[in-house]
Amino acid sequence: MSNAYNRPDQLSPELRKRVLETARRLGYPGPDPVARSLRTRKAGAVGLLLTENLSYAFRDPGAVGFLEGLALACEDAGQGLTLIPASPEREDVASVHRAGVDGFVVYSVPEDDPHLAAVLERPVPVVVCDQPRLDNLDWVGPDDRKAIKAVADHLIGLGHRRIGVLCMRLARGRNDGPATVQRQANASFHVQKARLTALAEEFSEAGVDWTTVPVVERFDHTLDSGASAAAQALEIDPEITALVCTSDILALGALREAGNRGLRVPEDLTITGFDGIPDAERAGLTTVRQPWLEKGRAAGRLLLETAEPSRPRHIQLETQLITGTTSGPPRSGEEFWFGP
Amino acid sequence: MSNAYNRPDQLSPELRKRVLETARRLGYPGPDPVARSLRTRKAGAVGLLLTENLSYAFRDPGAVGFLEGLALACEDAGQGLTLIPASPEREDVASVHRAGVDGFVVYSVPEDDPHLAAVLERPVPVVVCDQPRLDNLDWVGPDDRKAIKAVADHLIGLGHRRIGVLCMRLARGRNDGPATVQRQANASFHVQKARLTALAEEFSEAGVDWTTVPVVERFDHTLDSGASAAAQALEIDPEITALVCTSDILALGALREAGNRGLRVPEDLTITGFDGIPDAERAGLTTVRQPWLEKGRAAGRLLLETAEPSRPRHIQLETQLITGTTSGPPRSGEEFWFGP
DNA sequence: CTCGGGTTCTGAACCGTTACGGTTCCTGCA
DNA sequence: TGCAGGAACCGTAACGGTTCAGAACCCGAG
Repeated sequence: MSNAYNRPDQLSPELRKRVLETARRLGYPGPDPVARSLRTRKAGAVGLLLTENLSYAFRDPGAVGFLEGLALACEDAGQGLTLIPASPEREDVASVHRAGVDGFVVYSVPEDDPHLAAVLERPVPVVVCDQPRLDNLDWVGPDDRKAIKAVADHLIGLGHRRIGVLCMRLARGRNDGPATVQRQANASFHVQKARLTALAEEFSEAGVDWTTVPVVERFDHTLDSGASAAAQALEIDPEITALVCTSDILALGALREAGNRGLRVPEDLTITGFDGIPDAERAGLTTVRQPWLEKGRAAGRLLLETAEPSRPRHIQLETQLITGTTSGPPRSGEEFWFGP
Repeated sequence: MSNAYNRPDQLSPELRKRVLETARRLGYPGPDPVARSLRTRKAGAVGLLLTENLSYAFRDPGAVGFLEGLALACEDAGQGLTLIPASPEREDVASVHRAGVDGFVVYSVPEDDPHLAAVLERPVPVVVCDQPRLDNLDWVGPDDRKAIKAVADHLIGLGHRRIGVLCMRLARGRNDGPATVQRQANASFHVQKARLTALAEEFSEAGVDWTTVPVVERFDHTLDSGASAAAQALEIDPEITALVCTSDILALGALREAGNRGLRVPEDLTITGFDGIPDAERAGLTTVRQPWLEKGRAAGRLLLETAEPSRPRHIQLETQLITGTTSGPPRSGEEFWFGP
């Protein structure tokens, strides 16, 4: 029976035809995929666990690029891609347990998320992405520290010493406002944390007291959030000459807010982003481009290529500082304080 | 055993603790999801079959919105969402057979796609979306004919009688160029076909000989495609006063091309789109807005709500003509021919 | 002491497939 | 005619969980 469907070479065409014929007559719908999976121990699909908020994954252009890359890798291998329902409110870890998949890609999930713990309990390979490396797990990501340091060096080189920072959510709890140094240090979203600490290091080295730098956090990742965060940062310290944003979306929002306030960019205010999404490049934003599609593709390939579980593999992606038209030297009034 | 994990109330806490303890000691990773699925006849996931080209689904803002809505519906129901790998080149119908899912959402798949046939063979519920209604299948979609007729009426009302049309691929084979009336009639992508035939009807009624209307087809769905298609249409008939595009992406490309040629929109050339993607609204494009997210959500809900298989359900979505700044009366030279 | 009723626990059947080994049958060759 | 060898076919045992029937046990009432 099984052979008739799956191994036509194992039996005569005549018998095969007869089997299929009667099968159809009996209303047999073909081999059951689940039973097959049980027997062969292959589900034929990869699970994707992603950030708490599912909508984020589809609204953020970077995340969509990642998803596309991952989907392409799966398609190439003839594997399905299953989005695991992991809503943040009801901590429905069961969904992870129920998922019939051969492995997981975990994308930008906070370290303390119970779903992540549930994934790690499953006896299947796991690749983490845009997260801290975990013991014995394959990893894909950019060098966030190095990338944001390129931005910092660029700004420091231009002469900026008084800056503000706009960042995305740092922990699962909502906090729309300034983030204390304490909160920065305890951030559970690794990417944001890495970018902030690297910024702090670099500007501290350049003589800036990081505790005086306003770091404004936003829970939602939208243009509006960026705009209001920019307003808040400028309110806290109107002397700011540069706004460093940890994402392009926030930066584009900040750009809009600057426009509304009649601030010229970059003459009055320098604004930088991070991610390299199409809209940012179109707006001429100074930002860091990262290969989103490649990131997804790499994660998928890593998971699908059979690995020796002994040595976890790390794929570090190249990033590139794009110097746009939104960064320039600080306005002259400020420059005076640091100039000759 | 099963009870220990799934029905804590069915056995004493003491025994339960003991069972879990020894299970852990033996390295038992918890109930196997596939075996559970086999027994319970529930996979806990929904399959999504979409247009040949997977990248399209992630690059088209409308499709991403649809995907988001569908994913949200699945998440609400605690169901996974599995993207079926259906690459167009290798006709890998096996992927449909192998997918462990409780049902399928089929989105904008050409009628003659073998994957669609394979889905219909599976004994699970199916919802089709942005496709022709199929016998006994739930259906979700806008009223494409009515929606595009609103555009046509708008243009006819403004006085346009000499138009060009830009459309997406009509069939699986590549054809970058004018589409004959024959090809329009045989189109296997339902949405495109519906829009074209409705346009033809409406303009014919207004006295336009449809066979003289240049309809330019593009295989890829990008701004560049839109631009080059616009160029081609204007070359075929330079007297055109309006370009009707069956998608916003094409329209935005046409807008760019018009700019490059020094044509003022709408004074020299009217351009309309279809879909209502954010970029289009930002550009002030005259277009038809359709509720992408709701479409996905409706499809998901339809599939997940248990239906009586006797009566297929149809959900028709509302669309809305958005009159932007890219449509106006035809340029006066032309108007002369139809004016008083 | 026995019986009935309720709770806790055990064991076996079943879900539908694939892998594998065994059996039959046929062909070719000595 | 006998036999080896291979192709074609068939039967059966897992795979790992859920479910359900019934065994075992406990307790209080008659």
